[in-house]
Amino acid sequence: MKVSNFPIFTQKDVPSEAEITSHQLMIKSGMIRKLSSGQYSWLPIGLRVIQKIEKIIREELNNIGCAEILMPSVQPAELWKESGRWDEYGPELLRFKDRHEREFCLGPTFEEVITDLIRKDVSSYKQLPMNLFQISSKFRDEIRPRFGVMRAREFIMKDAYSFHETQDCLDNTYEIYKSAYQKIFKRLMLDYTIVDADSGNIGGNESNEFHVIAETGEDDLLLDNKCNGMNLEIAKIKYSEDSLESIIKKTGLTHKKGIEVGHIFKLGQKYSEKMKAKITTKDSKSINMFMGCYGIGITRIVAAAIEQSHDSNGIIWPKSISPFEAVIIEIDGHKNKEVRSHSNEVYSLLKNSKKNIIHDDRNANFGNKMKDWELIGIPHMIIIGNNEAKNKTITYRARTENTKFEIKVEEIVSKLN
RNA sequence: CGGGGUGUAGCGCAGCUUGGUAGCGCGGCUGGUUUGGGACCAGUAGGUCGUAGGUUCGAAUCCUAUCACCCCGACCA
Repeated sequence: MKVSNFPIFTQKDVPSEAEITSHQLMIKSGMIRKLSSGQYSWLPIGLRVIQKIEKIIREELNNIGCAEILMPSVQPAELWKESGRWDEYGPELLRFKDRHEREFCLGPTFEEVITDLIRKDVSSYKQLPMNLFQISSKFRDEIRPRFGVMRAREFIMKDAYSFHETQDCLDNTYEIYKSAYQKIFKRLMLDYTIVDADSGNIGGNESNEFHVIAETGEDDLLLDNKCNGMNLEIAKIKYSEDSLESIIKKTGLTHKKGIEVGHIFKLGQKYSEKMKAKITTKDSKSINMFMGCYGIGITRIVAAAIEQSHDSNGIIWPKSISPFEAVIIEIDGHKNKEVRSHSNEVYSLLKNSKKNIIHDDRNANFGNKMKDWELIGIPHMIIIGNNEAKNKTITYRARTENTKFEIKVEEIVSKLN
């Protein structure tokens, strides 16, 4: 990619409404723009980060035998009335009517739709277990959207669902997802912790949350010295205390703030009972399927990763989700033919080595370009000016270090690995 | 929904108390000199002051209503 064809939208000042670092940096670095409260457009740089995260999630879910599907966000009220959640879910469910006065909602989660899908096509234990996931926009009419994409009214979530003949099978699968999630968050290079959680609105009997520990997190966690623990709701019940302070006093657990980026649930038969999702077992009995569901907040991960990794110059992307692996910053390339052709050669070389590269071919000051790419947070910077063009070298600088050094062109590829 | 706050150029803000020609910085555009860490000079465009009503000879400024946005809380992934 060249900046001439891949617009970047960095800006110096940031709207005063952006309070937390990740929100400010996402606006400054040109990842997002606000449409209205809790709703954001994703610009090229931001969308690439989302796509990197999605790729990792897809790979790890495919690895555990989970197949991708896509379901409609507009969902008929009948399904939600069948599950009982049309009334239970409350005002957070964004509802509307079509021209025929039929009631619909925009899906905040997809248990109803997928249960309906599966009950129509699955009728035998031989078809189970079955694992399906989708990546799509979810809608929640939040009381108070805040912190940019951290708590948005429209956001991208991965939701997976599993279907089983027995509780045992669900239990096994739940553990498989749990370890797949650990692989995913490790590859995303997030500093996370797993806690016991309340299953809330989704329902079921066992659940775990995956949190990125961050000051700006909205959730209260209680952790032991091995970082195992639970969220506040569970702790209140478990220790029969009603305040954070009294629980800390009673248990000696450490209080941390967390950003919830993943949540897995054992739903059991909650939905299959209400929605009559039945299969026939080996001995010809008709039973309700056992279900699990597994979510990851993709757009929230973007913000959480920034909260966790930045400095005064901007974002520092983990290599695995950086929008580009490296940036070629050319100096004076629009005027100096040698510089332009040398940077084009380096660009082709890296492209042929399957590297994701952005080539900054703008007519702009060196300082401007450096500031932009430090703000955007690309891990590797390759500087090409008159000297490098003459010597057939490049000057390398890592995002996290202040020193630059000149290296031969042949050394670049290994430098980036 | 309760409490607090803000709406003036793309962004950051001043002007409002005490009504009388709508300003500053950054950014944009044109021309030129620059380009190895957010350059400089000259010129230029851009605002029905959130919206509607009222008071007044006259409203960004005073009054009323309304909308949007932000923060704290309740709630929630």
